[in-house]
Amino acid sequence: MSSEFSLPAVEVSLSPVERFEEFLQSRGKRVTKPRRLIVENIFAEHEHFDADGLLERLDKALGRGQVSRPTVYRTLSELVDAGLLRQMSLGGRSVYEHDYGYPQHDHLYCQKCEKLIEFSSEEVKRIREAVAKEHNFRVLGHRLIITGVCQECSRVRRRGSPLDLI
Amino acid sequence: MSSEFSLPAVEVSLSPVERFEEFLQSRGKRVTKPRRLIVENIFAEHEHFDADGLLERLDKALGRGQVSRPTVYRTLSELVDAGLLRQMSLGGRSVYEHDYGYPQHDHLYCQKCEKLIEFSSEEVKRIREAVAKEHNFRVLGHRLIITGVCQECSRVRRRGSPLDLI
DNA sequence: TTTCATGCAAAATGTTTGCACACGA
DNA sequence: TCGTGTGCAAACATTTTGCATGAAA
Repeated sequence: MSSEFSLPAVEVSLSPVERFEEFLQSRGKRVTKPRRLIVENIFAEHEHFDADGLLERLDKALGRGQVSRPTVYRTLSELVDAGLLRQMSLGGRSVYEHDYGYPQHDHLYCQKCEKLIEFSSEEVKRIREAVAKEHNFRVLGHRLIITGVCQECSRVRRRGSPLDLI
Repeated sequence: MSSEFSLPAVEVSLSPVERFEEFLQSRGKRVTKPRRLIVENIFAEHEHFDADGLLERLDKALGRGQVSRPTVYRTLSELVDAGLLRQMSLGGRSVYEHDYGYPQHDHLYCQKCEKLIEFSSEEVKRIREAVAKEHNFRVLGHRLIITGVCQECSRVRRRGSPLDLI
């Protein structure tokens, strides 16, 4: 996996929880149990997830009803504001991934198994700048998703799964 | 506007309506009034739109209740299947654009005015292939959206508009 | 002890579906 | 005629909101 497109680590001095507490304090918001539980759970593992999956994991890890659905949504949006999570729209719903401690990257999206594979390419950044300059556009970010079928799914007999939104 | 990133035209022998009728027939589906009205309306103007906006335009152009909301959704999805429209997920809803008669391209998305600016770059295709090869991924398509603020909106005093989903 | 956060229930949004009737081939 | 398409209303999935209560600071 070490190649032109692999992902280097990023050094961070604070843990995600610490970073989030800093953010909350800087905004006069409170460090509460639900918020802590959510961040801890999210950053225990580096993977993509949605609100529903997160709630499920919380229920399983802590017992049902420890954190409510609205609080999950509210906290996710705070984590995006805080720069801890990146949000993208996939198949009609929001999907989140770690931003804090991980480098900018893009995705291969398998339409069969819905897996997201990360890659990073310097070229994308160059294109971004060139195009933006061309249009006098002030760039804030970008999202590149290459859709198709991953190696594993290519081997398997195709089951009729519907094409998801990109 | 003619530059490395401008969009050349694409030659097509059939009109969108004709192309859609061909598609419908090839699937044993019927050419109905609502379907014709929808395609005609959509291809009367080259711009990005969502289901709601389309319904509104239909209501205005034809009088209320000529085409129902479910039919709009059903027909949009057929047009995507037929390759006449491209669908993308933006700000939590589906946004459509012409695919038939227009070249593959990507977008600059202004977070302030929500405008989509098209551009095309050969480099993106090259990156696509290189990354896919690297991961033994079979590419079916891609979507690149560069977010930021467009020229016009950069000039204007910023009003506090929320960041939309990308 | 004063906010702010939470949970609940309900609402809002965008999209899909079941069904009886209408209509194209 | 036959089978597909349509509109309507209702269901759905996801996300957001109003409000009374609970808990940080």
